[in-house]
Amino acid sequence: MLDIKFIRENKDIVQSGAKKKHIDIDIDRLITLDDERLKIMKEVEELRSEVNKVSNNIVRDQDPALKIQLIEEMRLVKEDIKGKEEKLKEVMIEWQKIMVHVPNVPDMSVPDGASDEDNLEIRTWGEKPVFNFTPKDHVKLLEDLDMVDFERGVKVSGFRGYFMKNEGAMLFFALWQYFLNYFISKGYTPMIVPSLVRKESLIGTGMLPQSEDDLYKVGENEYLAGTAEVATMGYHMNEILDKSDLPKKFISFSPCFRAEAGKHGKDVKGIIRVHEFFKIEQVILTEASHSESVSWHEEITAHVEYLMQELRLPYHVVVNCGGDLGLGQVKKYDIEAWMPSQEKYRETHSSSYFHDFQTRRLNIRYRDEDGKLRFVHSLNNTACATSRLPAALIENYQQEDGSIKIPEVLRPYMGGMEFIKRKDK
RNA sequence: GGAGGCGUCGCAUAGUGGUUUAGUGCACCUGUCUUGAAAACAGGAGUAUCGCAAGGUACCGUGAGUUCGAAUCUCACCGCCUCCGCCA
Repeated sequence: MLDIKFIRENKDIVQSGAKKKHIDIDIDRLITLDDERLKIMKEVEELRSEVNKVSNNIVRDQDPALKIQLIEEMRLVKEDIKGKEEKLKEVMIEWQKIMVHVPNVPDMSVPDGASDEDNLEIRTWGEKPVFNFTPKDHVKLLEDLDMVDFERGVKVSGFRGYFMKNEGAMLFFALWQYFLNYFISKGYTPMIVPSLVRKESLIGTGMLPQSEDDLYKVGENEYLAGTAEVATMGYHMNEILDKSDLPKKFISFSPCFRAEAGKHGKDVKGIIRVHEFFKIEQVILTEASHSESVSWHEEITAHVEYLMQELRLPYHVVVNCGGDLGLGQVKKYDIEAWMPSQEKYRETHSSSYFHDFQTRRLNIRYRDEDGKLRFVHSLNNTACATSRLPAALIENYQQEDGSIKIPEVLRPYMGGMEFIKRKDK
């Protein structure tokens, strides 16, 4: 949510920002509605003021005839108020509807473009592996080494269902533990957060109303969140934080659910695109300053790059174009790991900042040095998405004999194991 | 699943239709006094929104409603507590 005052004062910036994001929104219509809102509100408040005054007089005045007359007069004023309130309600419905769709303004440095194809590569790291044999894809690797069971996954869970098993399951646990330990050592607060969340946090993070189709709805007001960001951001909803407690750095674990509606043809095999996976997510709340946001954005991105480097996983970083930004995002980097079987980079991490777009909706504030209440700034980045990260990992680490080498840094979490090998039956 | 109770300004409490613009205590801030502090005394202090301002309006868990007037009455929802049942 943007501040309506900001929108009024920066109409052109907001309108052209929306255009850059390829979002169709009529700011002029919004401002016309807002004029109407202010006008009716003023009228209603003046009438109410009169009613309040006269009501006090009714008590004090002892003359019964006058009392009856005043009550009758107020009855009429009340009718007037009611009519105006009806009208205000109508205006507010449309006003709200447009307001929740007004996108945050993208940063100057965000490139133009319509989709992920227009994202710009800003750096690459690592040597892409060269195989002197035909590399398998992660599906074949997992199946051959009995690390996954897709057939029973579908039997039990439905389309895109899967069981991780044996070293497949162990690899997930190892990654979680390794990533978690790193972030804890950097002062992050580890949390296990709900996946089952109410509407407020989803609206607050900007997932609703536009992405309803991507979510599983499980009750009147409850949904399954697609990321731990939702509950983590909801954690401080409607709170006033101490400035001395900022920045808040969370490293949150949760199961994640994605309906993936309309994507039936994409990535049908394997664990790249699934309905249910697990994610460790970085969430930062910091004071309301653009430069703070920018420097934290670089930092949460750097953490992940460091870990990818420790895992010796080739990757590149792209800056997302306007059309590939979410409603609330000011700027986003995707970190994409090299997938040998597809001979391209695939997104494993997504790092973005929002300024106060989310916290205005969630009402998360702090008191600055002048005693003024301000909305904090929020950022988030994936730390470790299992299943995408292990999929990239095993493809890059596969050996000619069909085994998978385990990255050195993960071995302590895999009982010292060096290779995942086919079991003799 | 059933029955009952509760939700008031940071905390604790008062308030069951009209001098309540919500009282009091603790905590907080500013003075006075003091070498300094404590104590005492005096004063102040919430949030949102409209307005250049004076000031207005709204906010007693949330949302609707009754009324000239609602913290107070009605309905729905959310949350907490107690007991019973169920499960472990």
